[in-house]
Amino acid sequence: MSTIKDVSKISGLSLATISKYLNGGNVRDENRQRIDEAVEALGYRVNRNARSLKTNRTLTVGVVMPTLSVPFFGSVISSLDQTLREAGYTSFVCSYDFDRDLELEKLRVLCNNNVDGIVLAAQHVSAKELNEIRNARGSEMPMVLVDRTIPGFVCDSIVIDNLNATYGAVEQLINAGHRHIGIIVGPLDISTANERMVGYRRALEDYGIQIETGKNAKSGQKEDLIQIGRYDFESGYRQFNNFMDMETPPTALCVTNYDMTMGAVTAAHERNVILGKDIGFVGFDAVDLCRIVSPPLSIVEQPTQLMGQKAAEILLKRMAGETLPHPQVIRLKSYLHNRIYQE
Amino acid sequence: MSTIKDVSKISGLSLATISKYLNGGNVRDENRQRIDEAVEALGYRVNRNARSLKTNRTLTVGVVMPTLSVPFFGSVISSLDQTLREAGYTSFVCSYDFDRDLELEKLRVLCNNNVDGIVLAAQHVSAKELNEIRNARGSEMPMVLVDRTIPGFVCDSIVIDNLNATYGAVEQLINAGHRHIGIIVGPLDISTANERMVGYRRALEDYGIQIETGKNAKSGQKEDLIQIGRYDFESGYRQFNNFMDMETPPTALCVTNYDMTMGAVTAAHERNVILGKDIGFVGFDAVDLCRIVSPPLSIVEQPTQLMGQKAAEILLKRMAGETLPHPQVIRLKSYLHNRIYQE
DNA sequence: CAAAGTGGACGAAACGGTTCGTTTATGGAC
DNA sequence: GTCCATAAACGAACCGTTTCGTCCACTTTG
Repeated sequence: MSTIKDVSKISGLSLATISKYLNGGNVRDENRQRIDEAVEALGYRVNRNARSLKTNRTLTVGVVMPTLSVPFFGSVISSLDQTLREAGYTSFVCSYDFDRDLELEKLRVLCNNNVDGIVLAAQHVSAKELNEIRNARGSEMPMVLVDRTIPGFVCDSIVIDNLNATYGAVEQLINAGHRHIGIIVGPLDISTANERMVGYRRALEDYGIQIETGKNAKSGQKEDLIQIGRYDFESGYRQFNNFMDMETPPTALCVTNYDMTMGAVTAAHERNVILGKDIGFVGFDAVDLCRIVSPPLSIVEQPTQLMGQKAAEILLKRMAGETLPHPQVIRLKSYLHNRIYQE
Repeated sequence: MSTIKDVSKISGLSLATISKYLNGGNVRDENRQRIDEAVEALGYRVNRNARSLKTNRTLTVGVVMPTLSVPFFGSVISSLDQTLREAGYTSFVCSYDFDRDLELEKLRVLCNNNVDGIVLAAQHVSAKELNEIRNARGSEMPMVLVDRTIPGFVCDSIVIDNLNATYGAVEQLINAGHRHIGIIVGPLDISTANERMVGYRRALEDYGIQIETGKNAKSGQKEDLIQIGRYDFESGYRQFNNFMDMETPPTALCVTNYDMTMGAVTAAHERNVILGKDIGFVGFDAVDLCRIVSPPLSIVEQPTQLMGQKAAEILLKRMAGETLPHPQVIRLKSYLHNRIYQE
């Protein structure tokens, strides 16, 4: 592999001059040509490790996500990457597959690999650990949280107005006449899950509806109209069935992420429950899905593109050294595709 | 940020000794303790750039995919990452979003960032360009193609037996009595699309069925029973409608990837065509989906996990310097979920 | 007890760039 | 032709590691 020294030898110019030119500096026309020729002849490419060692910059950002198998994150990543790329940065993506240890490991590895910034959809990691990671290098590593935040961790974040998202969804169900409404939320240690639950609660409160508890017809044990799943397909599937097995099942249901919506829709299908007709329904994220099933479903759509873009923009500012008043929290609005069932 | 020199100063040992210990070498018990203490006290972490500069290794592999928004690739990546991680490597994922320029750029950036190996699902890039990229550094960069191959590019590859996948799918439709069978394939410059088309052709041949051409009822122009889409939702949606608008529409349909299957299912739904009943149908990849719709769909499932794992295994061997007889091509079998419609 | 053998510690030279401070070349003004 | 201002080229130090060859201290052996 040829180095800048080879270029120097062939062109007859000093290292410093070559380096300067390669980094956008001015050289005489004649020399520019000689360098270009030498670079071409050798197939020279700068060694980014060497450069980074000296400059402490890599023009690289790390993106850490809980999974790469759902369109939601794929879409966020796509726009994130685009915005960063336009500014000259490359993004490297890792998934921690919902695993706690992996989440920490990926973050550490990224820091060690000297990325210039990190975008993180956090789940298990604690504020303490994050602070540690953020300050592992001398200076504070620029970091932006997306979608999910960590309580106590002060950091720029781009999130959805989850509270109002479920508030709106539940409100719609109430307006359609429902009074006995169930919700399937995610693990409450994930900020989005918690906020979505609060939105549900508040809507019922505001409309003076008590959150009732039902009783499981099979097991006989009391069960809440708030069911906690794990944000995966099986949770949606199982909890939907739980609801239907209650003594007095809810007349409407709100399901609060992509996979669980898929699971609930599947379960409904298998039980011959027609969503939107036999039972009121609002799902999350599965925008494609709601075109497929009949009648079409009401769905909360999150502005994934915007999320990625905003995250990138803030991160770019931080990496450029701008000192914004610290915790920049951007709360984006979701959009409720409201489809009312009619015979 | 503290360096190995600081550790040396505090512990009173030489750089060489510290480095040796940190890389698994033997030191006296007493010294091991002193180093551990110093490392702990300083919060020292090795600088991977410096290390890589010296060793020419990064323990890192680059993964380049056409998109991160479909479960198929997400699943491949997940198992890929796991296998690599167990061997001490970290994987960084990029998507080129189906874009030609981006595909090249991502590959180049990865090479420049000195990854130790590359896993690529290739689309637009040519054999010539790939060879150039692979040899841009002194030695040949270990590389494994997954899912898609490039004609003329000699390289280890993990692919699906696409030909037999569609062959089997079409065969099933024939056995169910269909003789007028359509197929929606992807862009023919993608190897999988081409192979899947050939499988379709061969099945018809083997059963002595001529590939007929229909005529579009609206436009009046002749149209083939082989429709070429772009592997996206809209293609599936549009081409399905094209088929239905033909003078004599096919009585059965094979749709050859995830997004197009989603599109076709959606279109069918909107036209009130019941797949499996009104028209024979085999889709691809959308395993979740086939549980949701009614009647359940026949679907070709690809062994994504195995694909990722095999790719990782071969890449690991290459990175370890093993010289296998060159083009290792592993062709995995897909699985046909065969669901026959009955009243 | 001397010689040989052994395991660990050490110095110093890389790896491939960037950059600071300095020297050299260019060219315009007088 | 001399002087000075400015622009470009240069040398050398440095970034944080690894590693090779050498050296030292301690055991073992005859």
